[in-house]
Amino acid sequence: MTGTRGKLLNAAIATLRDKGIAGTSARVIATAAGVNQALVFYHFGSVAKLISEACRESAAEQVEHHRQQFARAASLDDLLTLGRQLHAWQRDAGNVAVLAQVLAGARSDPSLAAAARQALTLWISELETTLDRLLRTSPISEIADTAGLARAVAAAFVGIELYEGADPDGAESAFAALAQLSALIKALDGLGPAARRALHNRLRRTATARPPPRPAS
Amino acid sequence: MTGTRGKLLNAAIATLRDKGIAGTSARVIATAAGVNQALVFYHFGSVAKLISEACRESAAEQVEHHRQQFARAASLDDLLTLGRQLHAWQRDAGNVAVLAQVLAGARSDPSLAAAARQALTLWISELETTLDRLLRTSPISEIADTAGLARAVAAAFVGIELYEGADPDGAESAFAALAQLSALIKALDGLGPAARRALHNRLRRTATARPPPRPAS
DNA sequence: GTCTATAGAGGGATAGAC
DNA sequence: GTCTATCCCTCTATAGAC
Repeated sequence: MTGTRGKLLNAAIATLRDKGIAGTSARVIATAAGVNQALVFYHFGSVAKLISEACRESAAEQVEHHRQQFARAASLDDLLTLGRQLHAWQRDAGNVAVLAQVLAGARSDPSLAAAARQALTLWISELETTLDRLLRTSPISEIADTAGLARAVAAAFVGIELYEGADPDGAESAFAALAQLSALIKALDGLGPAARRALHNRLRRTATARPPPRPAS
Repeated sequence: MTGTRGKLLNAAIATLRDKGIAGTSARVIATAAGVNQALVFYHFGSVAKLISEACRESAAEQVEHHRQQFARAASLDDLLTLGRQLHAWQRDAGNVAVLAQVLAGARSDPSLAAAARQALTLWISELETTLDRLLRTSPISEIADTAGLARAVAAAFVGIELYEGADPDGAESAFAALAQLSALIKALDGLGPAARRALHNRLRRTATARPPPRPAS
């Protein structure tokens, strides 16, 4: 944390978050870390390797840091509230914004793609575990594929963090709308037995497998 | 379309989509367009201006191209199917992946932020119009803020397109999960009057305004 | 409008002194 | 481990011939 290696990792995170993948270079990172530029290559071999390691390590650290909060979530509503807290927290500690930048850089560097995949997997598996637990008692569990759902939620979160960089107000209103929507889930869970049975029946009737869609002309 | 200007705009889109913002430069774009590098500056003044214009123009063109499909959507289920078609279509024509890259570049260049905001606004307003129309008859309309919801959906789509670049299979499963979830919406709309009334009552009870969340420690 | 040539800055990466 | 110095490349942007 305090060594040169740690300083570079921290500076890489801060630089990616603040200047984006396009503004991140060995010189910029080293300046932010207050160390010599050549040390990037001594400690990590290349800029891409430094970024990859910073991305993975930061994700591991933050997922670990929030694990208890994931475990404490007792409803989808709680999970969405946790999402909003995470969003506010990310403004400063921002691993997800970093993830978005590394994901963007993945197009020009396959090694970044691997790092982003690994970092995202940490968030996704935490989400999947939580969703599995929370959806057991919900009518949604009849149709939900939690593995895919966890990926969709994680990707959506990344998208919103990216959106935040260009339009903070818009991102805020997006989150607010999702929070409202969580009331629907809450209402579903609080449904009486009769209405629940009716919903169950409708779900059985409509939730049939559909063939994969074809591209528009 | 066929002139040098048009070739550069097309090449800028293709380069952003294939190599990302980090791999996009005047030289790379000009090579892809088959024209001289200096022409980037003659026609657009700077690389950022070329990217901005390409991003805006491509969004306008594609939103226009899909407008009829948005208008034809008769249910949220249709809208989600349209989303999957759009996703498949984007693999080749990819304005949304470009949007993600410009959004990523926004951190290092404010002019890119403005371009991304404008391009996103086109998608968002189309989505908002459609959501407004579709949600009128759904129980969801009681709690939904379509303006925020449209932004959330657009940002989520951007996130998934970005995710697609690093893990195509994961992105596919995310979409599949959302498609399953649309069955829930379908079921909600098909609910009988009694169950619908029960849901309505639960919604009125749970959908109270909550104070904004505070960051986690 | 398009080309060549080039200035000038910044980038990745390495050699070698300390 | 850290520093200076440097090589060589790519980048943006411009000047000037055609």
